[in-house]
Amino acid sequence: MSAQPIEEAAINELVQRLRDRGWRLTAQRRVVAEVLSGEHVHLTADDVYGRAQRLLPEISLATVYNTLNELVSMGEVLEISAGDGPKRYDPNTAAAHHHLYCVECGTLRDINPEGTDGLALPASQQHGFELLDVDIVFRGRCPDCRATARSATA
Amino acid sequence: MSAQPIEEAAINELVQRLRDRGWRLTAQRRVVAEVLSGEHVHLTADDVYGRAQRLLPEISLATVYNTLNELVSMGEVLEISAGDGPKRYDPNTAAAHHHLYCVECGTLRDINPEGTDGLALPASQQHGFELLDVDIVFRGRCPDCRATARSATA
DNA sequence: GTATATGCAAAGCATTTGCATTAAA
DNA sequence: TTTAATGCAAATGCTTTGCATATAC
Repeated sequence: MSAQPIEEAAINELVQRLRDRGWRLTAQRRVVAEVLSGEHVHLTADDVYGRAQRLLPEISLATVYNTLNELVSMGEVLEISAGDGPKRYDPNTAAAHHHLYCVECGTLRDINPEGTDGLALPASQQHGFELLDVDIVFRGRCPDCRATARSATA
Repeated sequence: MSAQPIEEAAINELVQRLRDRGWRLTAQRRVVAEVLSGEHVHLTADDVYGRAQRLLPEISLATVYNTLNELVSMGEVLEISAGDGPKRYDPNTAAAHHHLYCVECGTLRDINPEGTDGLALPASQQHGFELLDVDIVFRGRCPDCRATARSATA
C-alpha cells in the first residue's frame, strides 16, 4: 500500500501557498491542514483537534482554533454556522456549493449549485449593501435521523 | 396621541393563540410578545431583555430566554443564527422571506423572496433528506459599515 | 389548591486571550 | 538571533439549568 499521493500533493500545494504568504510552517499547522483536506469534509474544531491529536499528540485545542481562524481569514477554509452547535470548517473553497443541514444531528452535506446559480439579489433589495456572497442552506432531516425517529415511534 | 391599535390587536391575537394551546399568560410572557412584534424586527435575546425591562423592570434574562425558546418551538418566532454573534429572533413567520446580513456589524434586514421562490433542491441531490425549508442569507456590508470603513481609511 | 412560571445564581459549552516557553526562519 | 507560534489555564460570551419562591389557573 502506498500513501495517498493526490491528497499529499494537495496539502503540499496548500502549504506552499501559505508559506509564500509568510506562514511559518510548524508541525501543528501541517497537521491541521492535513486533517482538513479532502472533499465533503465538515469538521468541528473539536473533530479537527481529535484527528490532529492522533497525528501529533501534543497539539493543543487553542492552536487548532488559532490555525482554523488563520485558514479562514486567508480564504483557504470556509466557516459554516448552520443552526445550533459548534461551527464547522469546510476546506472546499474552490467549487461554489451549498449545504444540506440536518436539523436533528447537525450533519452537513455539500450540494452542487445547480439551479441556484441564477440567484441574485435584485438591486431594488440591496438596501445599499456591498454584496459579498450568498449562503444557501437547505434544512431537513437526514436518512439516519429519519430512521431513528421511525424506530422510536414504532 | 393614541396607542397603536393595530400592533395591540396583533399581540392579542398571538396571545390568544398561545393561550388556546395551554399557555399560561404571565406579565413576562406578554411583555416578551409585545417587544417582539412588528415587521423587520431582528432582536437578540439581550435586546429583548433590555426592552422588556423598560416595560417590566423585574423580568429576568433567564425568563426571556425561556420564553423565546417556547415561541420558537411553537413556530411563532424564527431563530436566525447568521455568522458569529448571538442568535436573533424574527417574529415574521407569516411571510416567507430571506435575509441580508452585514458581516461587519451583524445587522440583519428582511428581503422579499422575489426571484428565489423557484429555488428547489433537485431530487438527485436530496441525499435521502426530508426537506423542511431553505435559508438564504445574502452576506455583505451595510451602508453604515461601508461609511465607517471609508472614513477610517481616509 | 395545584401545577407551572419565575428569578437567581451556578453551570455549560464553544471560543478567545495572556503570557511564559519553545521553535521556525 | 529574532520573531512568531505554542501550550496552558484563565477569561469570555451566550445560553441553559436547578431549585426555592411566587403566581396563573
